[in-house]
Amino acid sequence: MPAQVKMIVGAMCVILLGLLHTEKSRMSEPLNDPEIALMTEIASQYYVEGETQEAIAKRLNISRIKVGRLIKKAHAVGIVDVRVRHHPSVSSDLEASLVKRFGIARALIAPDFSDAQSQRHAVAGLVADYLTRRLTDSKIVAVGMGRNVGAVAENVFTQHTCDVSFVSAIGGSLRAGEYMNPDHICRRLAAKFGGESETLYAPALVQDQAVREALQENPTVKQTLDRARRADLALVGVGDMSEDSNMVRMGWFSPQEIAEARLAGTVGDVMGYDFIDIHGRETQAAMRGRVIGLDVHDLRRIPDVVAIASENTKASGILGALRTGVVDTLATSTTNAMTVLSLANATEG
Amino acid sequence: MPAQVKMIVGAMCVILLGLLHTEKSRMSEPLNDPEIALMTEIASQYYVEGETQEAIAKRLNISRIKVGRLIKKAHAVGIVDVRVRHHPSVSSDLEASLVKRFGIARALIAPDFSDAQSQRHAVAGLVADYLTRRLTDSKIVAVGMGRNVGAVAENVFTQHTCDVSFVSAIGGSLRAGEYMNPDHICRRLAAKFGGESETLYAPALVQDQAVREALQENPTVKQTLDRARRADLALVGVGDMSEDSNMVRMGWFSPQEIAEARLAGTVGDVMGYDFIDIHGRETQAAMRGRVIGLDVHDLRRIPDVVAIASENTKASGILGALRTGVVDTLATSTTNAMTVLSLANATEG
DNA sequence: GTTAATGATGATCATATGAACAAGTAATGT
DNA sequence: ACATTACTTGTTCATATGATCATCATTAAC
Repeated sequence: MPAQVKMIVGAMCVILLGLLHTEKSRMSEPLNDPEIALMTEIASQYYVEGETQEAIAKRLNISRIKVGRLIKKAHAVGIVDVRVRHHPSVSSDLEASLVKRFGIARALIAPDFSDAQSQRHAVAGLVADYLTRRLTDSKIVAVGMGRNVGAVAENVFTQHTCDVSFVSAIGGSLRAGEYMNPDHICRRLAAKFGGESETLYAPALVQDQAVREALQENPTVKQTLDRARRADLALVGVGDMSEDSNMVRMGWFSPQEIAEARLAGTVGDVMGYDFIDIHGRETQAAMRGRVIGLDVHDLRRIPDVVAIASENTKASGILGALRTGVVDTLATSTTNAMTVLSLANATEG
Repeated sequence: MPAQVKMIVGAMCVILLGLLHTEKSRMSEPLNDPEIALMTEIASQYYVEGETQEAIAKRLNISRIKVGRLIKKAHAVGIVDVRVRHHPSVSSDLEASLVKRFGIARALIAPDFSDAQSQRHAVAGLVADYLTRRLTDSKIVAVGMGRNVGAVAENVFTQHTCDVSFVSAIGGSLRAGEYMNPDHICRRLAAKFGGESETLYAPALVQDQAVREALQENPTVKQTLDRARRADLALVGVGDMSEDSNMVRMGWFSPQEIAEARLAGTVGDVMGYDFIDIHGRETQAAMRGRVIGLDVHDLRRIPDVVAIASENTKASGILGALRTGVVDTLATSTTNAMTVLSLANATEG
């Protein structure tokens, strides 16, 4: 191993330690059984029976304020789940159009929201439900990065635990933080579904191709990547080329570079880095050969690639992603779905 | 057909019309798409984002009170679900004891509640979850009557619809009302799970054995009963012999008769009518041969009979039911489970 | 033992929310 | 056309609830 690469790998270790360090912040608390029972009883009376906190407090001989606090805690530990789902009988024809037009396996379409955050949760909720009924023991799920993928874990509501492996499909980035880094998403998913998670111990982006090759030969990295390649299902985000895109927030691109890429015909990215134009063709990009993670070629061999895109800036990116042929399941909003369909007609050929 | 039986069957028709009549009260409202979208958006912002109703109202330019009403309506139509579930790591050893002691397939144990209503919901919630992960397309579920079975439908939270047939396993009773009659329970279950429901067009209890035989030969009745006999899973309640038991409320027994039956060693009933003593043996009862529905013999051939009993007056009834050998899955409370285990030791032999 | 620190508890108050009522509006029957 | 009914919308007010702060207990550190 050349000395230069050695040094760089040394630097990587510091980054990895940084990543590992953030883990401990979300430890599971001890929580004794009687308190759980109390919270369950209170929550049940409050939410299911519709009792007032005061009445519950009186019955159980505790202060009203304590009842309120226990209800709050019940939320925090997951005893109480409030879920907003979408009335059936919505947007099923739109889903059928997308399936037919792009030859994908299925589409999950959430209703429109005026608020971006709500929109993300709505789309993520659909994906979470899809996972709930799709996952069974010993399946492997490859997990990408980004806000949209991260939101999926927050919207999982199932009691049925099964033994699924969630494997990071791309390395980490300090800028992404707990919410968007694939290893943290994996951990949250595993906590909800009951399986195990596997971190890809590598940075998402490295300096040059030499470092990438060195890392890919590393047994730890190689093993996780190979595991991810054998996944039954992959969760990937679709990125856009706006000035506040994920790429810019990650520090991987300056706003100027994004603008240049956009002018050169790039409309979006898949999994956080595979750049594509509106016809689904890969475009040249400064990150080429420097990313540690699954590429389009790997994704194509995964039986069910779920592409998630909630923001309405992403219509052209979604179209490009669909045309690459890697997407099996598309999860997005009603507006995006309609825009993509009309865009597709406009840019035919 | 003898003239006497004919007359009685004529009377039945009036009863059936009465049963049918109650159906229309719970019609599904029309609900236009934009309102659904609005409710979904509002509910999402309120519950998922934690926004205040006032803030949402301001953003969407509608009155605060309207936001409140739409949230309420979102609850009513099922866009918002609040579920209280039980923290994992509770009562699993108790379940194992029951399985081992009585040779049943599994037990579902809910934590204790001081309030009977909450207790029922907790137990029903476990059964609902069990159904959610057990039911698949083209399965048949035989459905009994009673509050405990009825509460199951209220606690189903799933988006995944599948094609299940819910078949009434016993006739109806006017006194039972919408909540407890098997056909209504079937309909509610089918609405939640997405399958179809089938009513047993007969009263639960008839005057004498002759009428019963006449009805059982009726093709409509026979077909439904045969369908129920082929069920993959059955939901049955376990009744107790207290003075305000289901039997009394149904008007099938006077409190005196119940007291006599109790003195004679009857500890409970299965499915609303098969009377048993604490050793699981059938006891003589005034209803013998007059009930239209599956009997213990039929239940024994159903692969998964789920017995549901939440009230803590039912411990001895549960023990009797377990000892009949028809139960495959027992759903009850922690206290009941413990009582049943100690009772079993006390009445061994 | 003393002291700081952390966490739990309860009182007070501002705010969020739902219920009851009133006014307006559309649909329906006469 | 008019009255009637059913239904929706907004106002007012009582109540339910969460935030803030002070107090108290418990633990940890010295």
